[in-house]
Amino acid sequence: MSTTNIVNHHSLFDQEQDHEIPMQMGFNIPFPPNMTLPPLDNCHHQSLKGISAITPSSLSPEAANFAETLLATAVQKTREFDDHLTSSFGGGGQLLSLNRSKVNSWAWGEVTGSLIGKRSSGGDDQHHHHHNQQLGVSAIKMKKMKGRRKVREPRFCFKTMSDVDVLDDGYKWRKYGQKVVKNTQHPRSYYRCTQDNCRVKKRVERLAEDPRMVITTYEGRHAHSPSNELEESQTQSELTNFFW
DNA sequence: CGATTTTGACCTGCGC
DNA sequence: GCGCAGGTCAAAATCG
Repeated sequence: MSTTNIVNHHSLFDQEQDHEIPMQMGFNIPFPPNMTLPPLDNCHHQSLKGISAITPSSLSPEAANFAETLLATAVQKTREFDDHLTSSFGGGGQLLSLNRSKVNSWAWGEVTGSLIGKRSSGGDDQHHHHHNQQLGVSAIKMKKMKGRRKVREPRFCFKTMSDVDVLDDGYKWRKYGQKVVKNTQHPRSYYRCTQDNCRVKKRVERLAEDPRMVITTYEGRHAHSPSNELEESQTQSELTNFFW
């Protein structure tokens, strides 16, 4: 059975006083047919230390789209979960976002998932695909801090074998920077969601060890639906609508 | 002509 | 404090 690991650079912590609280957060994501996930694979790219990645084994656009959708969904679910947490613990307006922070001093949450064979319970036949597999994502561990609380926007990264750098995930992005990173031949590109008031960012780069692999990192959560649904291909549309 | 990309400057954190 | 590395800004260039 395949397993995959999505990495969730989740909300944080508190440097001084934090205690770890095991949390449960589960959700299932329809799994496209003809696509399998390879064994858990850790990403050792230096700039992504401590981050695991999901690695679709297929090179198909469907797989790439799925990967993006999966991650986006994970981000959303995680955020919802976090929001719930926040209100539950009476955080009030104590949350703030940090654009810059020392990555290493943060405690990353983790979301792990496993493939579970499961037949889609009929009914939903608007999809010509029959999602007979689902990716179950559950068991999140995170650290909660007491007192002043800082929360970093949820971040996810994954790598995909793809010829195109920017995978179409249904959202519109505007490039705002490009940087050559040390020890790599391929530059890293920075994108921001074009939607007003949406601060979601996305980083795309190629893995130095294997240029065929594209590493996509999302940061933040969209507070809106994909804006270009009308232009999406049918497959994407179906996938997207299913998720959102 | 508005939207997006390009690209060097600028900013900030971190290690020495 | 200094310099490096990564992230962002923004003016100019380019695109559609």
